[in-house]
Amino acid sequence: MTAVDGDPAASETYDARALQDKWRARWQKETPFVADEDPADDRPRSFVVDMFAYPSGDLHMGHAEVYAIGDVIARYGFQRGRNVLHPIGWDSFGLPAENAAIRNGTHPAEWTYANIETQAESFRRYGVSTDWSRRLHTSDPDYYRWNQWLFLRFFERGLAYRKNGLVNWCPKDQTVLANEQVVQGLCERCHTPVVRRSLNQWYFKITEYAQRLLDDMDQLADGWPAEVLTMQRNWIGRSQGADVAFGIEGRDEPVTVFTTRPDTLFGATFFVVAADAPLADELCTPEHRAAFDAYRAQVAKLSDIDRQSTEREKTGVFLGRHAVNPVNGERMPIWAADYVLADYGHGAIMAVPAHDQRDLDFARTFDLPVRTVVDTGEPEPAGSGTATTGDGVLVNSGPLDGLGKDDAIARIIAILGERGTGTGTVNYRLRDWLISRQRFWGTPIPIIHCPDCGEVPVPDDQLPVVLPDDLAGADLAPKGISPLAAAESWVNVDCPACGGPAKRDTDTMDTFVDSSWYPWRYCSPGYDAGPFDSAKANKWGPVDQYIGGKEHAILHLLYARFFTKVLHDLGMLDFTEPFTRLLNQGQVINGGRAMSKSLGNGVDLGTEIDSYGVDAVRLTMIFSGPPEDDIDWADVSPAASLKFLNRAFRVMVEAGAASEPGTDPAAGDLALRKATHQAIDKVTAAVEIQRFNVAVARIMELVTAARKAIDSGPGAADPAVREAAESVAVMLSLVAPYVAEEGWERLGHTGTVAIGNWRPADPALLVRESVTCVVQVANKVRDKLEVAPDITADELEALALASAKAQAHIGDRTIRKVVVRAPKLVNIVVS
RNA sequence: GCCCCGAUAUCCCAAUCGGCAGAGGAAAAUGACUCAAACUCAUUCAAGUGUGGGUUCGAAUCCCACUCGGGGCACCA
Repeated sequence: MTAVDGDPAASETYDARALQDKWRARWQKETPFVADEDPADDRPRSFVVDMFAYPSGDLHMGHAEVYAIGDVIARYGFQRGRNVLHPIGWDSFGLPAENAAIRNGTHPAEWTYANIETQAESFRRYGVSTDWSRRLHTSDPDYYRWNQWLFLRFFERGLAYRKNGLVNWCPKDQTVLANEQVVQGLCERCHTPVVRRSLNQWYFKITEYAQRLLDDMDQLADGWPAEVLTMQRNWIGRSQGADVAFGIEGRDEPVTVFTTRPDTLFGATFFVVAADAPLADELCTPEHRAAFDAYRAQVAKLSDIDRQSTEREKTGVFLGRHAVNPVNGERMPIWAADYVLADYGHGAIMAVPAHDQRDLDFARTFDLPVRTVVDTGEPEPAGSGTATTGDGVLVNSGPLDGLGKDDAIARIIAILGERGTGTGTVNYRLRDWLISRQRFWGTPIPIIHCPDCGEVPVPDDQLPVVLPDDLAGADLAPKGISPLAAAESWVNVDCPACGGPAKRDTDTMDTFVDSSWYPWRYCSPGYDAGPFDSAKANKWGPVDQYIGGKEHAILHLLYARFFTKVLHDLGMLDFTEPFTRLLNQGQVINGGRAMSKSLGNGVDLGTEIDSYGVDAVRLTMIFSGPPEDDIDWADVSPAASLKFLNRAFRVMVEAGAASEPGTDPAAGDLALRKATHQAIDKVTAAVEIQRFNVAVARIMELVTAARKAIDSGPGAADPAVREAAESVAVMLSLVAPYVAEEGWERLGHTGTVAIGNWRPADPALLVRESVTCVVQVANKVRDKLEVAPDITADELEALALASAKAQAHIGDRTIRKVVVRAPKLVNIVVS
């Protein structure tokens, strides 16, 4: 620049903290971001939800990233004049609060609500366009009451039920876990190896929805990351096959197994039952009892990680009994082994060692016969040790001989069907969702256990079942049963059915129940006739854009999808999928790893904000790259962001000082006007496809163009400079709301810049009078022509061939072909 | 072991349909301002797109194989 001498505005830098205080107070007073519930409001609606926060301490860099990204999307909606619902809430039940309470000798509510206030304060400072009137906390009785209400609706439909079985138990947290919460044999939360226990627990019957969860992914193909859909598909794990009933010697009832390869039935040479299934116990003959009991005890001691290791040698014991192959009457020894899972299929398998690697490994360990029934052209599995699992020609299989795999499967299913010993069927890897937790800080399960009446639901009008408030500190220490069991006055109640003495269920619900339906609560906060007002939920829902981390690819997102379908079936929601579009933001990493307290590589958000201001931190998050990418804090520079914001600010200040709002830009400098409209066009396109980093780059270009126009062009008073500066304020408001508001005010405007100010680019200013056309000869650029954008291919070809430079390179070679891509390129192909 | 994603300048990242590899930023260098430094401003700088093939008039972009990095799944019969 060459700072304009004597003009104080020219070198003015903004005071981030002062702007934050000033505009925050104003937004709080004027609440510009409240969604409009007026039925007459027919603007297009936009429902933008950021995954709600868990209140552990203050907001950190990870939060800063999600909310910066979510806010760009929400604010873009506001700018485009949509009726935006952008709410906030806290996922405030859960273990960390309880552990803190045990440590500090307090009630979990103290820690929870103190942290929520801290986060809410930071959140307000962060300048997110939030509708605060809809704020919710899942630990409020007003909220969890509806978890209980929904539980009872599930219970009535048989979708909530209690069963005894082997469950995942975390020895550290002293509670059971759902399948989804066990990651590679470790507790998802504390990474302790999970063990199995036999307990009577509550489940939600998500398996009943397995097929719909799979099918409805078609609706999500455009709006969800493919990766997440793949993970869910794998998790649900549909497999198609057949159930086949095997007679058991010395037992009246046959045992059914599931197989995906019924075509290999003639190759079954032995039979395996899951060692930990009751069936194994039952089938074991007295002579083999001792060996079996010893084996079963050994299996019970194994952790999940050990048990699931594929490196492990196969183990098992013979049970002394035989099964009978329904197609050829062959006797097959029955073994118990731990490579067969008790809770998948029927807990028993027919072993076909030639065509299943696990069975082959087992057969080789225990010297059991291997019979090839599908000739794939590969070496014999018995000798090679490698099972052949591909397609081939059936052999040694009676009526199936000569058929291919698919035909053989169809044929054998037909045969089994005629005999009544088998049928085609589908199995899923997905298990029912175990929701009981033996912990305090969650939603009490609204069931009363009566010695006479059994499981009796708490009547709706007695909800909520509120947590007792006299348990705190050491009372909550994990002891393997729920701390609630110790609250005698709370536990002992009259049975709602018979009036006799009864006891409350003392478990609480998995907190993923809380987060499975919260978006709908946002639509009608405070509603007291149900969890939400269906009319409102149907008006706003489904969520147009959901923003959150990939760590919930299966857990939360699968549960929320399941809940939405159940709510649909209950007639409470019109739609069947909760989130139309999903954006998984990356992580903020430092030193190669995700920032975390335990690793000590965290960068404190508050410190960064104190140093550079909210706008610069937000801009840093957005500008670092595409939103899905991780941000390595070593690669980014909030200082550089601040530098740019100051440049932008000065442009707005100088334009504001030099002209009045409402100046007609038509009289302004044409080159700058074109740059402005080009920028608007490009920024709009980039925001639409969620390339926010590119949008910022385009705003930077516009600021540079405006700077040049002021310094060495038509000057600050030119109407085009005002138009550019105003556009900067509007577009920048998505990312840096404080500077944008202040700039807008300095440009002479009253009222917020954030709402309804996005003007489309003027098409007349986007057209170019000429474009550069490259003329290639044999793929090398030899000339450039300035041509009209609407030039025809023929005209352009003629021009290119007439080019002296091109002709010089063509020389005496023959022109074989001329490729014309009007108006940008002509390639003259010569021999 | 299987599946998915990625690799562009010193670094972070751009590049409609396959059409001049570079928009933006960082770092660096030079200059202006300054007693000086910082700030600010201006200018400059660099890669032929991980490797090897293929398709094409033309490939960062499409296809195949490989290398490296990241992620997911992994006894589910």
